[in-house]
Amino acid sequence: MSDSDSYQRIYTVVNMIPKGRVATYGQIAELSGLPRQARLVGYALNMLPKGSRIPWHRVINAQGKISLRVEGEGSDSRQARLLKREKIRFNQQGVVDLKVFRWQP
DNA sequence: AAGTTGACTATTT
DNA sequence: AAAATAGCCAACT
Repeated sequence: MSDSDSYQRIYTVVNMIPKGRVATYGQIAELSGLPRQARLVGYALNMLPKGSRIPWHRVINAQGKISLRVEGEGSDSRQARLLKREKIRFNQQGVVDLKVFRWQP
């Protein structure tokens, strides 16, 4: 298999995340057959085109926080808005409760 | 071609 | 609890 197949698998797995749920990079990596390669997942999402239908916003880090740096505002990011739209709740620290919202296949 | 960087995570200070 | 360390690998310089 070629290297780009791994990326394709990552996209497929991300696409499977149900609405209202989130997954961590490590989780996606493992489900994609790439254990221990969470960074590649982030990297794959980073190269994603703007109009992509991949729900990249449902992927967050293992701490339940958003990995992208703030886009200019001090208290909100694009991803946070999208997640709120999906009924995902943040706690006071801006952290998602993974025990509740983590996607469990 | 070799070194740096980054949408990560688990472990150790 | 927060910060540093180590492991991982593709893209970029």
